[in-house]
Amino acid sequence: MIETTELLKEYQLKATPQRIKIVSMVDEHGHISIEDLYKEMLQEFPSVSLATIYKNINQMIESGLIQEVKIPKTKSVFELIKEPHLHMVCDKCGKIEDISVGTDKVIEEAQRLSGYKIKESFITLRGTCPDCA
Amino acid sequence: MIETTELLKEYQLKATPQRIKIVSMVDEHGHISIEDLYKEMLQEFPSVSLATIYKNINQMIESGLIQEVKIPKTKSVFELIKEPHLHMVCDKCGKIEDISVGTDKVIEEAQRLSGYKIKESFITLRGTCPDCA
DNA sequence: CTGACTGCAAACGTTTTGCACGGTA
DNA sequence: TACCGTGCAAAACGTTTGCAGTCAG
Repeated sequence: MIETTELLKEYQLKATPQRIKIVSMVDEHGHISIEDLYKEMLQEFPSVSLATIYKNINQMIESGLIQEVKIPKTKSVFELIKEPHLHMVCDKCGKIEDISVGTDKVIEEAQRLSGYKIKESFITLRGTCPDCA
Repeated sequence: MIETTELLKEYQLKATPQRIKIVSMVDEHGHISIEDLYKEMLQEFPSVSLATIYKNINQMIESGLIQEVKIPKTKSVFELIKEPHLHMVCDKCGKIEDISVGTDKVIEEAQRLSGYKIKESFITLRGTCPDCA
């Protein structure tokens, strides 16, 4: 709770109750869609507006606190920006997990083949999770 | 240059002039957005409708002829489905290139760490292309 | 010839905007 | 207190749908 408030301040965002709730929900869920954010938010703030959610999400993206994750064939979700990681998506239950895997070899190879100077990588893997297998 | 008419028939799609144009534009551009597709299409078919483009793109996706590529911070583009490959996006000029890089090591490692049975991978790398460097 | 495709217009869902009020620093 | 953020309503988008006329097979 105090942690979330600090986090918002670090990113120069006023710590309003709505923002605190948004950030802690993104943190707790790991990945969350606008729709789910709104639904869950309504329980605590029955008159919260979707406009407020969109405005805040966009501000948080601009400040570099969160980012949008675009996943093939599904709606976008948002996550806190942290260490680089990959996304694993379960094709049965739809759950999304982060994992850390070394990708240097692939990136070096891509750099060599393409001549690009690579700065960022976005990797999503789709398959079946252990629970659904 | 591909045999667009043949390709459409292979995927059980009637070869209308509009569809032929759509497929050849996707092929020529490699990656193209709905908006660009529509703009360029208007030159040859001044009364083409956006609805026609959407309907056809969706049908082509269902038939497995093309797929949507979602790229962070930009609008989606569409491409013909072919060999697995990665996408390189230039952060200066925005151009998108395909490259083939072995990703087995990363996928194996991800599989081992997560316990997922991985079926597909989507990789986008962002950096500066040789022309813009 | 017949079902599928096109273009138009309307409907829809999602995201953004403008404004008056209310709350944070 | 001075802003900035919120909620509401309306507007702006992007995409989908229904329908009547047209065309590919």
